[in-house]
Amino acid sequence: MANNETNENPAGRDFIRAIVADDLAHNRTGGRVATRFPPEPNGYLHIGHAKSIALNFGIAEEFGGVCHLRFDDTNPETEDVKYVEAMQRDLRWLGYDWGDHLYFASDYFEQLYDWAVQLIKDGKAYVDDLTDEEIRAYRGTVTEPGKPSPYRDRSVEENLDLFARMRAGEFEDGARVLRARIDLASPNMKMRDPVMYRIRHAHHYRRGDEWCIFPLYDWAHGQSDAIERITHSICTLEFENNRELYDWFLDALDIPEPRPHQYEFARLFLDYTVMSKRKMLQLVNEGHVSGWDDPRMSTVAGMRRRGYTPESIRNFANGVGVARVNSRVQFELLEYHVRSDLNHKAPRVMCVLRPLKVVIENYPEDKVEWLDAPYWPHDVPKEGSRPVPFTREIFIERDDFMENPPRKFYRLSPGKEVRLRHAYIIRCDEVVKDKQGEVVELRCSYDPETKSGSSVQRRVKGTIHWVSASESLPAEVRLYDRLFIKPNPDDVAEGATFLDALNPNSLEVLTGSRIEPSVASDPPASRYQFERQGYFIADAVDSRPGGLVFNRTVALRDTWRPGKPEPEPRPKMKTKEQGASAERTRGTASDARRRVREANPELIRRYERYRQEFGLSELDADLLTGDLASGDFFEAALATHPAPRSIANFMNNELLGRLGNSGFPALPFSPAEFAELVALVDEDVISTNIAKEILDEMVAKGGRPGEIVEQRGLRRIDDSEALRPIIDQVLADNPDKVAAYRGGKTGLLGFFMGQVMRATQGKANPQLVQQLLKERLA
RNA sequence: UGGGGGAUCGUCUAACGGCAGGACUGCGGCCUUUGGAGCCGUCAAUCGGGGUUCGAAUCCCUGUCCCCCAGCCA
Repeated sequence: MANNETNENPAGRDFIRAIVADDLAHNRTGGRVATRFPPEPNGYLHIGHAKSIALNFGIAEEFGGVCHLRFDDTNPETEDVKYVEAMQRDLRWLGYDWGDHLYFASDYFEQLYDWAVQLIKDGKAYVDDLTDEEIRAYRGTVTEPGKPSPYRDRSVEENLDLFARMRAGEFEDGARVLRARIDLASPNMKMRDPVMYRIRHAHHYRRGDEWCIFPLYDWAHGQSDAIERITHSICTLEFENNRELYDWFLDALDIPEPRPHQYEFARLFLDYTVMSKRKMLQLVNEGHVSGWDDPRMSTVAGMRRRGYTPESIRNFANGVGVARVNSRVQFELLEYHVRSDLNHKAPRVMCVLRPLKVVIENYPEDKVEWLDAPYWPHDVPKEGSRPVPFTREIFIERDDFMENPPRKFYRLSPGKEVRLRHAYIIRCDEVVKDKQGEVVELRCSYDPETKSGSSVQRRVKGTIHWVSASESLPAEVRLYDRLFIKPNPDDVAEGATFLDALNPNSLEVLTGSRIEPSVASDPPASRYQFERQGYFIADAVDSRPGGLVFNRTVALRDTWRPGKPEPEPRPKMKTKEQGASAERTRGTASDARRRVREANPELIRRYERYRQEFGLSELDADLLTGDLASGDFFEAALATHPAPRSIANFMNNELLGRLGNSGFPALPFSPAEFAELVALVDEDVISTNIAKEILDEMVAKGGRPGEIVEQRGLRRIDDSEALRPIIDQVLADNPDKVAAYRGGKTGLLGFFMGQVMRATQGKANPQLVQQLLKERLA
């Protein structure tokens, strides 16, 4: 289900799709869905982008909408057309199509400028002469409000004049900026008069020298969305604070609904990789990797060169899940998707990475036997085979021979037999060593009766791959491992950087490998499985006929672990035990209530009275006396239904959570009506669950509980005779569950309860139902 | 310390207030001319403490921890 591009119900996949489906159902977007993928062309696309791409393009496709590709190119100093081209190439390779919807924020500069002028005229933007340091200082800190710039109250005329001259190029870089006039004291730093335009006398890769003022992200992005009539502007969590500003600009420009709305999700982090373009650029520039397309890079270009397929990346991106929790995905999940896609795409061939010579002494000297070897294993439903030459001298993998093998070593060792894949069973008769005592050659004999596919049923436990010594081709093989040694490369000691976490062994180059000759004339970038080794791809840049070079895409899963019986204990690193340590005084809600109460004798009086006279718990009394409004509502309700503990209970546990920002006074019903609802529960007229349902309705549109009960027939069902047939029906419908319950799975009682309650629309007396259920199930 | 978010198996992610499920990983078995694949099985979680409710991962209170915001980057 997770890795499934052909979804069943998109709305159920994640919270963003649920929002889109809901917006469509309520016609909030005029029936349209338009998303966008908005990269800044200052680097290469990476696996993190892939998640966003899959989300935005996926939503568009699933809901019959469109997804725009928009280059967010508002910063001339870092952007380049080469990145624009690379990004489009990578996007297409991944299999995404934006049709005609290719856009550039830099195409909107005129409109953005006109809108800025409009804001100035409305008194909502001004030119500021402060330096960047001064602006920073004036902005305040997260705990202290900022203060207005001395230029904040310039006249509209002066602002207009200055802004026009900014555009005309009269001022130096950084001399002036245009800022939105919002609120220097806002608790949201993003709202403290954000900068909209800066002066940069820089060459823009698309607009040339036409502009010397450039809009900043917050000013450009939402407005670009509005211009393109984007319905759902999906970005990552770190832009949460920007949403208020996003909406402020749209409001200030009077852009009516349906208009774009921003939603945030958690960006992807992958173990053993870095995900920032800045850090990737550093890896490239400082030569830690060979380029943006180094197969160790988690760029799309790197993964392509590594041999990953577009499908595997898409499946992974769709499989990681979209939520609002910061998370870090394990590398194994990516590798799983790569292997599972390649399994049925990569033909099997044999390549010996680290050769060891084997002479088959009872095989004729000059004979070359061409064996027919299927490209696909029995469980991949594909046809095709190639001829593989068998000769007296062959190479096998050094790892496949051990002079003193441990138990369960199903390969070759002195006196032991092994099957050569697609060929014969051989026995190791003699081990030849050099002066240093290193094994340099094996003398073996083969059993001519055991040719692969023949009817002879002699079986040996192990099968190894091999190539002919004389007929095989030399090859260079590059083995890649993770680029970093730490799951989170940024998690390094004080003073260290992610570069200190670089894996010195992330690349191993094997120059003496030998591969079977069938691959000689395959097209560039062909993928294979080298049997028993892994998936490989002919390197698109360096491999050529006569000079074959292969990159290891991913190794095969290997469950054989010699001499390692104990799996590593799993790290248990939850901070279960949180010290009940320091009693810091923080601005918590309970403190706030206490402070308010202590400053108001009336509230103290109430608190005491609620405790003494009404017998309320400390908690209930506290909650009702943190302000005047709560107690007022409480006491007014008491006048109708003098049951303080019930009222307090329902107020604190049910009403509180349903209260909007404006509190009790804004409720569309009176304390008396609320009291009436509580009384209905106390008098056993309705069940508590029904009361909550009614409360939902009252909060939404007011109404008298008594009338709602009668109109909708919500009285509690206390009649056993009425309940019994319903219970019996539920039990009859679920014989397996009944058996399981009787077998000891008593947790199922909740299931039966739920079924019965649903069948009665929540009206049944739950205690009664439970009692009857237990009787029936006994 | 202000504001905005968040916390479910080792990891990622589900669950109208009603059986805590799935995937990856691990472990075990079956199968196998790849120690691959496949199949079967299995270990494994609701951050802590109170409360409401017949019933709480979910609602209320409270504590703890984590992330984001003080670029003229995006």
